[in-house]
Amino acid sequence: MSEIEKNEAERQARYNPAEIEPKWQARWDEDPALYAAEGHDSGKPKFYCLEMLPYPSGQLHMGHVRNYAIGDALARFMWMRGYNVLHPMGWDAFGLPAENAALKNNTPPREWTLQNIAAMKQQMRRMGLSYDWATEVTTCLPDYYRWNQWFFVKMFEKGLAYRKKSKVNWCPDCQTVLANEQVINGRCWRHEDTIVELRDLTQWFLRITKYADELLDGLDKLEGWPEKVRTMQRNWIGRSEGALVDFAVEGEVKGPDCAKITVFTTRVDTIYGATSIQLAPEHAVAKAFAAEDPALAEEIEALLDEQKKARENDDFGAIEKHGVNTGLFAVNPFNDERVPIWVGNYILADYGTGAIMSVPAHDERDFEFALKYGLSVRRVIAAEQGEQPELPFTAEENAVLINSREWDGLSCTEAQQKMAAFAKEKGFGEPTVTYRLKDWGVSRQRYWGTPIPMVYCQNGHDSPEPGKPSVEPGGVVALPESALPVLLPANVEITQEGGSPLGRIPGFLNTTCPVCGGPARRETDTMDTFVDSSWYFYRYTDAKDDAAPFASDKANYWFPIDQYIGGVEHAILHLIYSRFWTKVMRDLGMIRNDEPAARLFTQGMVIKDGAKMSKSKGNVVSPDDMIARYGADATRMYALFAAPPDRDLEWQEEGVAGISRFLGRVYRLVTKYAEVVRDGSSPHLVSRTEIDQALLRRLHQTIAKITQDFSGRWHFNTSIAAIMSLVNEIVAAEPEIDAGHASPAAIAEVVRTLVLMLAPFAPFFAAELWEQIGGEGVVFRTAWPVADEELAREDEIEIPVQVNGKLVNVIKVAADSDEEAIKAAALADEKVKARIEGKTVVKVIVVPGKLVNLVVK
RNA sequence: GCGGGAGUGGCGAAAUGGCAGACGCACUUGGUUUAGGUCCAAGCGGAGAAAUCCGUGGGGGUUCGAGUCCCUUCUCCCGCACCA
Repeated sequence: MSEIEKNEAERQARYNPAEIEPKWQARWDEDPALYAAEGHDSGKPKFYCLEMLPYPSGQLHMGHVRNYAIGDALARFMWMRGYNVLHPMGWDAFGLPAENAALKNNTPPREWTLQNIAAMKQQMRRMGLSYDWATEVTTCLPDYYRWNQWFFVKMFEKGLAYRKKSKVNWCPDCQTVLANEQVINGRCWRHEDTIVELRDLTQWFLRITKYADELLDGLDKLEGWPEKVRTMQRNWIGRSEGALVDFAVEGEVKGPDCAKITVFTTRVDTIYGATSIQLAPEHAVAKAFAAEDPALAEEIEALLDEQKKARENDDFGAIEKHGVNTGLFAVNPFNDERVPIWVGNYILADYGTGAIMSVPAHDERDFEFALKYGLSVRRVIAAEQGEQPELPFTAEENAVLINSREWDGLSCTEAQQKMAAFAKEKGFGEPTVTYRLKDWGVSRQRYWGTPIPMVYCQNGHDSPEPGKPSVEPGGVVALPESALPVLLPANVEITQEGGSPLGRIPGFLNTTCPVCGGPARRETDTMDTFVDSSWYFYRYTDAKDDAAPFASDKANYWFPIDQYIGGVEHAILHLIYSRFWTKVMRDLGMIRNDEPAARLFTQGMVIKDGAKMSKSKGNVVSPDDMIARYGADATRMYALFAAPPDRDLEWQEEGVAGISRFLGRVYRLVTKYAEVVRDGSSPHLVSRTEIDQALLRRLHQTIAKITQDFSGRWHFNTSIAAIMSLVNEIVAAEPEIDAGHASPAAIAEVVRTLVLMLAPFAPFFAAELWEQIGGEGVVFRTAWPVADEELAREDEIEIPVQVNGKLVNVIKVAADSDEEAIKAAALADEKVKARIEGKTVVKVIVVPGKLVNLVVK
């Protein structure tokens, strides 16, 4: 062979992802049916594999790469296992960044967003992800958001969407309202440094609280969800059973809301020990008192400031308790006792009723407060037996009431029920359940979102349907389906002015009432973008439907999602809203499932130098760079290899290089034997050589290992390690193989199966090699190999021998040796003999196939 | 404070109660090439010349046998938090 020929041969034998990957990408792009799901009648079991749809920022980051590498490996594996797989992708395309970009670059949000989508889609193709682009969903397009409007009207009709004036969270940077879920420690979820203000606005709300109990109880059944997510949702819903009790305010009544103070308590059994009332600084009664007493007003204002500051600094848990005595009294309805009314900086207006009864003897916080201000402490609960514990005594179990007149002797739990019922009977209270979960405020004073499909009829008119109330002038009228979609106007100037941008467009704002035809104004707020992502995965099942959000039979076939994969940062917002939406759709008769996803997987973060990648830390690794340097296959495979998918992953570029080297070795190996594989027409071996057996044994052990990893723990790091070990073994056997000691059929089976096993992890690579070895059809539609136990079995195994639990030697025995044979072999071993010499063997433990332990004295 | 997770080589990590450190990275030595982010071989927890001993955050326990189970304690990460 000439030098030139040799170099050419070497060049061809070398793995070159820059050549292979674009070639296959182009071929796949030409075949849109490649990753298409089949219908209900495919006769195959279905598998809905879903990764969370991204916001189209324009750039994939490593977190995306990891998320999609996991989902893609699973989808491809399930295809190879013969499932009918739905593996879609879409774009969470409405939202604030598009408006910010519009301000900055003077690009219309729509244009900016669609450009970003195109760029990211190209990146996804470049990564070789197996999405069915025919079912692509883009939430900012009318064919999607019209169904948001449709749902909104349905919810309005069901009383699940309603308007109310309320204090809402206002982010001065976003210039819009935030849902409670978007406020983190008093700050905007998008602007960590921006303190959220409270404003009084009339807003649209979705009645998620109607489903609070079902959302809570359903968590117990979501066994395929991480405990962490379930716990977070439980905390978020924050169900708390207790009672409301009215304390009459003594003396002159100063306002409509001031005749009584309603407290919420979970311990109504301790009410005889209440020695003060504590109000939140923003409580209506506190405000009324303050209105008549400037000095008091000032003190209350100071308390409120302390509270606000503490919440802003994420320090409310450690706030130093302060209070001010209003000098007024309220009356405990159980014993007619007068108790002083205080205002406390540690009482929150937005939980319960914003007022509590303070029972110092049986609540640590009240105890601390009472001690500080010299309020009296009265014990009303005693331990059932034994010594009386020191105050504050907060136990509910094995405790009984004392100093509580006719309630004395009752257990706490019993008293709680009976006393709440009594309060209700007497009309001064009732049992109640409080939730931390609030109704979902969905109005946004933004442009780039779904227009809320409501109008306000200027004139008012009678009800179109008998029995329903007439519409007052300015009243709300829902648009009929025929009037949908309400299109988001194009060419809207984005400014930093407050208020809804749509309100500044007369052509949008002014319309006619669909009922009376009179003049009307449109709602100019748009919907929270979490509406879009609450049901998008149903749309994938019927993405082109223009008569309904989706056809029920299609959704019922595919749902629930078999595996949902995404970041834990969506544990509350997206995952609670979409559970809510699912329940609403079920109650609308559209679907049968109660929950959207049977299994949820939350992958760990991708970190660099020990910290989450972020621009500010300057530790961002760009997927494009990695792909340019090492190829998409190596990049993806590293993301799966470096750590189990549920753990955080430290990105080390050297590791990607290592995977690239590994793929290079496999490439050389497979191409070297490609001809043997192509010619290896007979898969059945007549007789196996020793080397055949060794290779096939390791091969089938590897198949078993990977198959198990896919169905169980998803520890792809060990799957890939197993493939590496297999490859190492083949490389080590190369001299023997090349010396003719292996049969072509065995080589063919090993090489062919190796390529198949790499298909879920490195699809371009596998497709290329599959072609080179003459594989038929598409590699990731080829049946996944089945491990042959017989072939995988070892005939000789190594057994560690311990003496008193310490390793002494490793002996080789036939794999099918029985206990006696292993024991004899162990006792016959020279090293073992030396160790037990002069001692008595008290006990011999033989675990066949595992070890021998000799207990000696 | 409550809930969840994690502590194992220089690093990422592996180990149904059964040989701790598979696999990879980095590193060391040698070799082939030498245009090399190439390839190959050997080594790589600590102590020791070796036999051997020690070693999975600390302390106890269960067991023939514990990284793994139980108790206790410390540290780190994540979520929730005077929620009445």
